Amino acid sequence: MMNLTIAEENYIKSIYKLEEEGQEAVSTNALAGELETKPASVTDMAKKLKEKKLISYEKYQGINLTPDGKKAALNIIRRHRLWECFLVDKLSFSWEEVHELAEELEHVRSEKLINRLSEFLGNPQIDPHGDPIPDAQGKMGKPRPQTPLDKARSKRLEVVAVSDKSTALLEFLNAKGIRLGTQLDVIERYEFDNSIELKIRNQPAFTISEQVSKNIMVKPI
Amino acid sequence: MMNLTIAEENYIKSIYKLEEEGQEAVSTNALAGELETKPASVTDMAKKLKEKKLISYEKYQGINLTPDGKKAALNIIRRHRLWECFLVDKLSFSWEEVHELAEELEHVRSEKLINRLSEFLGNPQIDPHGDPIPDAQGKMGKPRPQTPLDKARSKRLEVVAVSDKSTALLEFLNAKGIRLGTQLDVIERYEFDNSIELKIRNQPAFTISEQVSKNIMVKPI
DNA sequence: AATAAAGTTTAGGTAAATCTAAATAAATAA
DNA sequence: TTATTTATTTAGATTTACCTAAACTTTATT
Ligand SMILES: [Mn+2]
Ligand SMILES: [Mn+2]
Ligand SMILES: [Mn+2]
Ligand SMILES: [Mn+2]
Repeated sequence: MMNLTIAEENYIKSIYKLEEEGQEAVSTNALAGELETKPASVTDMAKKLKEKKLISYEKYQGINLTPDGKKAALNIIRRHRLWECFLVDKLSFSWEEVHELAEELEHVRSEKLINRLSEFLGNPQIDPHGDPIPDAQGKMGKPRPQTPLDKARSKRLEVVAVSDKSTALLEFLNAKGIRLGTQLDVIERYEFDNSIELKIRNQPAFTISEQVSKNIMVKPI
Repeated sequence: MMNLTIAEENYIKSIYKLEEEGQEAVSTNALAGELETKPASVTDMAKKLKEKKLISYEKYQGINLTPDGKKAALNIIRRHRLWECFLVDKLSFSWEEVHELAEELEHVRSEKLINRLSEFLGNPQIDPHGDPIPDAQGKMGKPRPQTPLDKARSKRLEVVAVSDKSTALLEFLNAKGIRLGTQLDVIERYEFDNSIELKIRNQPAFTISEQVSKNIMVKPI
């Protein structure tokens, strides 16, 4: 597996993400959106990554990671998530601050560094957003049982992850007192706009929109 | 002070280093040597850095940092040295392994990150090679009194820094048991090749070449 | 001072990663 | 099933950071 440029790593990671989100084949437009770049640039890069055998790609047919590509992706994700853990656990950053920094740190490529970092952190299994961290061999623990809050059936729930890492969402959740491990009572679901009224112990109830609730991953308790 | 590219940061840092080493004006060739690039590339970059007012430069006259350039350099050096401390103090790397990694990590630009890192490390004043770490304002503690071993006159000396950070030298010093704080007795200086015979407590004496001794910085004890 | 050597710059290119605008293909709607 | 809209690709540029080879300055040596 040869060395990738920073741009190539970012593409690989985004392709992985979009495949995870369900896209059979990742479209040029979707990838351009994810990477905040232009479709024409994506086409250029697709040719290069195909050349390097990290993706399969045929004109107009979309993109998929090859096994090598997937391995590369998991490695980058491991680095990203371990740095996020470091920033939160050791440097007291809060969860909405770390994604951008990890976006840079993830590109420092050193097996030894990342394995030492993992050990230093106590080999964490999930990152500050509840996402699982692949191990040194690229194995990622099955995502624990989790449902988006807007689809969850039970009344008592625990927050296990957030699927959107934008500062905007995470700061909103901070303001509402929602973080990993928070226990929620569903008071009411409003059919009209799919908003949900929630209650956290010792706090007044509040209502969140569907846009928010579909990004909060929960498990029943 | 606008944002610099990684290449620009590396140039600025190397110019600073060569100025420190005594070059009145840093020559194109010297800089090319330091950066392992070609003189023609240095000329190109010199024009760009002059444009950005980080260096003063006139054709054929060599390069000097402006006050802004110096400030930028000290900031990069701060990041570099703090990361080296982190790698050695927290991740148990040894001093010959950290320079290259810090060469990458130093380019993650975030005031907050670096200040938190410094705090996490207990605001260290010197890095694993004995070099002083500039503070958040770019102030660097006066280098403690130190002389290259080849010029030192006392018989009993303590190692306070190494001026060459190559793996080759640092591994050699590891092999001889020389590290920061090591106390040395000068047994003999051989005029013929300027080699020096040394003794460390509880170890057999050994001889080092001038090439080595001029890179070991010491103070009398 | 004239010549040779060393150091530096310019000219002209390449490769990566972008972009805009135009062309083409695929999907959708009339 | 044509026509329209949307998605994608190509063509042609741009910027950054390099390079080699040739030209030009500066410096050292006869
Ligand atoms: Mn990234
Ligand atoms: Mn994360
Ligand atoms: Mn560097
Ligand atoms: Mn150092």
